[in-house]
Order: sequence, then C-alpha cells, then structure tokens
Amino acid sequence: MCRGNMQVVECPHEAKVDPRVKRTRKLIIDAFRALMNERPFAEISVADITDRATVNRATFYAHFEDKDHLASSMIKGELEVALLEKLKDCRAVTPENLQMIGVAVFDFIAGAHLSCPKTGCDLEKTIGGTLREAIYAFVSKWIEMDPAGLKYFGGSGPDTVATVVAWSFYGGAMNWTKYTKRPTSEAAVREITKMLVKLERPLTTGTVI
Amino acid sequence: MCRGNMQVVECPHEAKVDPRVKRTRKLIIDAFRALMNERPFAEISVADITDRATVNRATFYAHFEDKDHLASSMIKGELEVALLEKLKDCRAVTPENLQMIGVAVFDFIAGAHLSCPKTGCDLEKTIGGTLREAIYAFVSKWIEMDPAGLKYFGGSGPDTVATVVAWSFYGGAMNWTKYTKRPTSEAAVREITKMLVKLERPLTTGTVI
DNA sequence: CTCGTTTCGTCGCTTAGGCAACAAACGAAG
DNA sequence: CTTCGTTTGTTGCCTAAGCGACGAAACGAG
Repeated sequence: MCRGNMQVVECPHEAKVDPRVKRTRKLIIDAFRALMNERPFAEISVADITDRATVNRATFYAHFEDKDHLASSMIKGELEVALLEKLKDCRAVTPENLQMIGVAVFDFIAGAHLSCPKTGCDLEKTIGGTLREAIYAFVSKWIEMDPAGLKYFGGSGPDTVATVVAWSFYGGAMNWTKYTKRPTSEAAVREITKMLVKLERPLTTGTVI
Repeated sequence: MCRGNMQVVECPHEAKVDPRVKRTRKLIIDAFRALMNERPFAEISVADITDRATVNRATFYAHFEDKDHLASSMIKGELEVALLEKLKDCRAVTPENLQMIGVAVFDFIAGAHLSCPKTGCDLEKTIGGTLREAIYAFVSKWIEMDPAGLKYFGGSGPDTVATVVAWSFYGGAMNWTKYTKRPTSEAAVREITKMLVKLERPLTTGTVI
C-alpha cells in the first residue's frame, strides 16, 4: 500500500500489479460509476463510494488523492481506451487520421456528458486539465511514431502541435456540446482540422457544413 | 488468515466478517461454479479455480481444506438458502410443512444435478454426508422452534426424527433422480411422509400416485 | 522399473487492506 | 454566536492475501 504518494499513473511496461490492487481499483471505479448514474457528483461522498465498493474508506485514500482525482483518472482512462481503440489501425500522421482523433474526442465527451446527469458543469473544471493532458500525450506519441507527418502542420514542433491539437479539440468539444441543435461531430471536427492543417490542395474526402 | 484450522462453518450470529474474507470466498465459489458448468469435477484443479478467481493458490487453502470440501460447503450453503427461502413462513412443525421441506430437498437435488454435467456420480459420495447434515440441522432447528409438533412422529425424540427425516429425504431424492421417467417431487415426497407421519386421520390435502 | 511432469498441501516473508480513532473543516440549525 | 452532525483526510496497529519456494504424492510415458 502506498500511503501518501499516489501511483495512479499506469505505466504500460509493468504488467506485474498486485491482484489486490487491480481488484480494489476496479471495485472503487465501478461503484463510483454506478453512483454517478444515480445522482450528481457533488452529492456523492467518499463513504458512499467505499460502502458500495465494499472497501474501507482509508483504502480509498491509499489509491486516490480525493474524489476529484478519482473522477479524473477514471475518465482519463476511458478516454485513452477510446482513443487507442479507434486508432489502432491509423498510425500514420495524416490529416485524415487527425480528423478521426478529433471525432473520437468529440464523441467521447458527448457520451461522457450523457452518462452523468447534471454533472458536466461540476466536473469540467476538475477534469478538463486531465482530459487535455490525455489528448496531448496521445498526440505526442502519435507524432513520435511518424514524425514525417509534421509537414502537415506548417513545420511547427511536435510539442506545439500536440498542445494546439489538445486545446482545440477539447475546447471545441466543450463548446460543441453546449448547443442543443448541433452538427455531427464529423462536421464540427472538420471545421477545426481545416484550421490546423496546411495543405497545398484541399482534402478530397469529407463534407463541410 | 486462519492457517491450518478451517472456519468454513458459518455461524449466523457473527455478522462481523472481514470484508476481504467475504470477497475471497465469493470469488472462489463463483469461479468454481463457472468451471463446473464447463467441465467435470475431476478435471478441475485448484490452480484452475484460483486462476479464474484471481486469488492466490495458498489463499484457497486458507479457506477450504481441499476441492471436495469447497464443493461440499458450496452446495451445502445453497441448500440451506433454498430451505430457508421456502420455509420462512411455515415455521410450525406439521405434516404439511414436512412435505414442503421434502419437496424443497428433492427440487434442490434435481436442480443441482442439472447444473454440473456428468459430475453427479463423482460428487455424491463426497457431498452426501454434508447435505444430510444440512437437512438434519435444519430439521433440528425447525423442531426446536415448535417441539409440540413431535406428536406427529410417534413420540420419537427430536434427534431421531431429524436423523430419519434427513436420511429418508436424501436417500429418497437420490433414488428418485435415478429414474428417467419419474413422478413429480410432490408425489414422491408424499410417499415418504406417509411413512414418517402418524396421523389418526389421513391428510386432507395432496395427491397420491 | 525410473524418469519427467503435474498437482497438491504447506511454509516464511512481504504487502495491501480493514478497523478504529483522530483532528480539522464545513454547514445547518438552535 | 455556539452547538451538533457530517464529511474529510490521516495515522497506527492488526490481519488477510500475495508470492515464491519447497517436498510429497500422483500419474503417465519411455
């Protein structure tokens, strides 16, 4: 047990995690997700979570700094899964794949809002940074695997590209979800990628609103 | 952890069991039940169970003496639940309620056979005694709550009644399940209760084959 | 028969989790 | 304002569970 210092970061190298740790985290996250579908974030106490998870409250704090960080790491993990799932075939750094990344982000955020009633506004400020970090990290790795693709972004460095993409997609998604009547995520993302990508000739695929 | 000496008996008084113990037992029993639906008892190793349960093999031996005792305590627990469920309203010691107990036993054993393919014959000798003990204990408690009902059994003592009932119902059920074409459990049990109960006038309810 | 393989039980040591209690912060009455 | 109840983080002590290794059976193949 790691009292005091957290180890929420999941390093993909070390596959050797104590089974008890996996189990406890899953219990907590499952319980929290269930509660989020019942009532808003603010009305959920740590004790509520640990009771449902059949886990001691002290154990909760051994794994998560607090309620906010639990929500962050949970949603971050889900976003990472969603991104990796959609892009396991599209490794090349191309405008088309950037579009796919953006759609994945938009769809994920739209789905996340639906799953927790009245909670979006509470959590945005807490998890916003975490989600942008996740997008940033993903884009960084993406570029790292295919640095030649940087040519599409006006010669900016990988750090700049990842930063701009993360903020643009996240901000665009948050803005997009505010409207009751909104275009498809594909169309909304296209508007953004049009700005970010420098092409001699326009993209052949895709529609513009 | 109780190394060496088992504590499989579940005393209904102590509701304070370490959550880890509950969790581990549930994991093991669930894993075992799942495996029993896949392949016969003899082809399941302790490692198979603990692997599926994501529990260490040594932990298994801290809770169960061996594979046979796991099967025994599992089925015993299920029989106890089935009996208590069916009889929570019929506490009086009467021939009618004895009939209900018998039907519960017969139905349970018939169902247990179906749930584990090809395994009945392997397990009978191992769990038979355990099941009879469960019936005996249940009948004993039943009589204890309403000793006046002993009059229906020719004045024999509670110990004798519980013993005879346990062996008769268990043996009758095992014999009954051997036939492909068999009467309803109600009818088969009626044949047995007719023998055990001494009445001045015959029962008004129920059919006889 | 002996050999290799597998499963079984068991053991000592390490680590994660349960428990009870604590001070601190907060909000809602009184 | 004070008081009461609740939630929050935190801590020390104890116990359950993980891990690796071990020798003893069981079992089949050569």
